[in-house]
Amino acid sequence: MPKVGMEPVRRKALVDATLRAVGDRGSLTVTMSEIARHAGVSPALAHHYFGSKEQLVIETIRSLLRQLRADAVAALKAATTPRDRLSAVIRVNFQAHQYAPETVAAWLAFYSEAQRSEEVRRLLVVYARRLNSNLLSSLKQLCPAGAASDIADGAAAMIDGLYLRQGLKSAPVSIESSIALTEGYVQAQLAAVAGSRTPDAAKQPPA
Amino acid sequence: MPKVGMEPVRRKALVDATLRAVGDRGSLTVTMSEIARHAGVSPALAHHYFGSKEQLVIETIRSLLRQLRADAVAALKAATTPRDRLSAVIRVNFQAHQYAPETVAAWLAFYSEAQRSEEVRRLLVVYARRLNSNLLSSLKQLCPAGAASDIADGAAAMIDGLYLRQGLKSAPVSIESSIALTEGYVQAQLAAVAGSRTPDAAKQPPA
DNA sequence: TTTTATTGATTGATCACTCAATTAAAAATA
DNA sequence: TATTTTTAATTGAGTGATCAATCAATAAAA
Repeated sequence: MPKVGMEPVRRKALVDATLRAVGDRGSLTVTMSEIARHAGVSPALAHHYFGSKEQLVIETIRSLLRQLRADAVAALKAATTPRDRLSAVIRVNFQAHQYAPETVAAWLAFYSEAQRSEEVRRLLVVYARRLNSNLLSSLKQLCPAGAASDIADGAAAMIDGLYLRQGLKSAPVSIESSIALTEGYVQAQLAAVAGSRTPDAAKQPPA
Repeated sequence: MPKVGMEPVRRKALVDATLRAVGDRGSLTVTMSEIARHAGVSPALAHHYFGSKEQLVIETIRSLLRQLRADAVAALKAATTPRDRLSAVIRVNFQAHQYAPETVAAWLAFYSEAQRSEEVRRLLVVYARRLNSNLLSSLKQLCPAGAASDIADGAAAMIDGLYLRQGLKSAPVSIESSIALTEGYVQAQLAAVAGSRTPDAAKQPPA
């Protein structure tokens, strides 16, 4: 059975299996055996390629982050105006595969793990900073820097909060509603800032 | 050593110890031994009074919820106008002991646990509903019901999101900033609603 | 004498992780 | 080409540690 060049295939399968398993159980208490079963290999092989469960989890988070970044880059490329880019950043976070219950559950578990693992915390901080930074770079072209910073903080918090509530599966806020709420926030904040200076500067969000 | 009437004392000590221990470790992987040590009793006694770790955790969440409700009731009693009550609801969630790093870490862990334990999920849903309901009852007196519902959803999400980010300890948003961001949100939303109907209805948030 | 509080010692289960052994492909050698 | 050697992939069968949960025993208050 040993076919050469299996390493990248197995690594990917195991990372995907980890995301699925953690998403299903909704917690990092999944066992290596369970993950390995999802990936169709023995637990020993998972250890062979990743050394430890913690490393496997970290690679899984890295993979999620890569995916999210790729999506963001693609979405930003399609947008032209700052206002469009702002909406694109918001939309990306609520894209179907990011907002799927298992993905949300996995994120939740990772946040909890961040309290114990410094490396996991670092990765989540990277995510948080990137979200802020993406929002901020567009906002700074739409309003003064001070206001832009506040609006970015608020929007980022709202996005994360909508994720959290999605994880509870009780207050079913749809993808569209989540986007609408976040858009409504930035829109009203921009209008408020513009209103206090040049009262006609408020623009409509792109349909 | 056996003094009669210890049960309520021990129960409280163990619940408090659980919150502290979970907050410290930032996860429910704390052992019963650790919790018991925090409470100054043997692990066996914790099992004696609570039967299982899960029950102890559930009682701990209930206790957090009771505390939060009591704070909310007290804050609402002091407020007179709907606008004041709205601000009071917001402020309560960021009160010092609710927003302390260990408390935030504990909430995080509970959210993660909600994916596995139906009972924990139910309790967190109670919290989420109560927050929405508290916001909504004030908002409905300040704007039309439809808008009020959206604003309540948005504010609740923002509050939860600010908690989440507090848990990462990297984007240190102070209590005051968190309150200001949430107030800024409801204020701008109310202004937007009012502006589209009676342009002078927007009010300042209470200082 | 009964009841309540309390614990040390133990048990049984669960896991992450290790390791020696196996298989077959690839590379080197004859 | 045929044969041997090396290397990569893979796993079954452990090992040791950790923990929740149990229970019988003890101590003192009622």
